[in-house]
Amino acid sequence: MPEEKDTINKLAKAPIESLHLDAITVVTNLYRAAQGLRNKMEREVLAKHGLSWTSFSILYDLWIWESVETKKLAMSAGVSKATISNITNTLERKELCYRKVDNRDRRITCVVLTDKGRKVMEELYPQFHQGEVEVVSSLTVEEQKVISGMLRRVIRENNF
Amino acid sequence: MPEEKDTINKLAKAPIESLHLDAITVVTNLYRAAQGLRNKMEREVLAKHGLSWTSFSILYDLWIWESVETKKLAMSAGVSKATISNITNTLERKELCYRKVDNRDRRITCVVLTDKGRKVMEELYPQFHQGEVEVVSSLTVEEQKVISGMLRRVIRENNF
DNA sequence: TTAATATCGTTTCAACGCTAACGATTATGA
DNA sequence: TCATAATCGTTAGCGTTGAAACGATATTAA
Repeated sequence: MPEEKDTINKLAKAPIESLHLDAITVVTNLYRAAQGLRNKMEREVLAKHGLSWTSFSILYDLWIWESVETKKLAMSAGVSKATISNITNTLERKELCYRKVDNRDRRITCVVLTDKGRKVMEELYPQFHQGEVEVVSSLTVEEQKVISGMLRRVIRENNF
Repeated sequence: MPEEKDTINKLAKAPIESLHLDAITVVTNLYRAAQGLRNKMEREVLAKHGLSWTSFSILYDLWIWESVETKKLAMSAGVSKATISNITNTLERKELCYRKVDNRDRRITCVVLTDKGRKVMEELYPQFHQGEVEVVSSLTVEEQKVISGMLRRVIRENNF
């Protein structure tokens, strides 16, 4: 990313009172770290099963909760329900999950993990976790607690 | 996201020595914050011009550097060169930038901002910056410096 | 010089991801 | 009851995304 100083010059013509350079730096580094994290995981762990980050996060939810409504999957993954519908189709094609219509409210569709899906998770999760550890290994455990606390506040305050 | 305790139960059958719960929390919160950040910006600022986060980050680079090689755009945005090629097509269609083949090395293509593209940036950047400020407003400036420092170390250590 | 190699950007193809529109189902209220 | 509204998941249409294959250009080595 360019230097903040360059941005200041460009803003001569833009109607802005003042630049909050620290906010810019947080946002820039936050997104870059997350992007790198996702790319690393997809390349080093998930690619061998042709799974995207979002696909994996859905499988993870199903692994933990057994059966999850489409809408809750969307909220958990932070994507639209249309995306969940598409990804569920892909995962169904791979026989990693299946749909199940709710009997009480037939508008609701639940997604359920198959045995094959469970096996994939039991193979993949330890490797995924190893990647998580590696990514944050430059931070002490104490620092990890601090950064998690701050991120959690950002998430909460913005309803993310 | 589910509780860490649930994950521990699931891992009974998985060959893993120990769970680093703090690492899990960092990664989970990091990605969720970034995801929420992107969604918020695309919805509240970029949608009115039909721009994605990546499109905007490319326009930003062009705004600062006037002319940038395709490869450098890919590295800066953290996406593949194929993606840059596609997005450049879209931006060209909107007349926000144009391609320019390098004379010295005709394999290299530079992308250049148009006047129209510059006007869009001068309108959009202040609003984007306002969003940045809002997103991190729950952190003090001192905390912003701390979290940026930690994120920067993560980025550096992983070559993100 | 010429052949082999490397680098660059684009294309191809499949999947991801959004908004908006839609059909089906349920809830509400006159 | 029956019409209206609200909610759910899917579909349509378009742009984004990456791996791999490709063509064009430049570099290297013999």
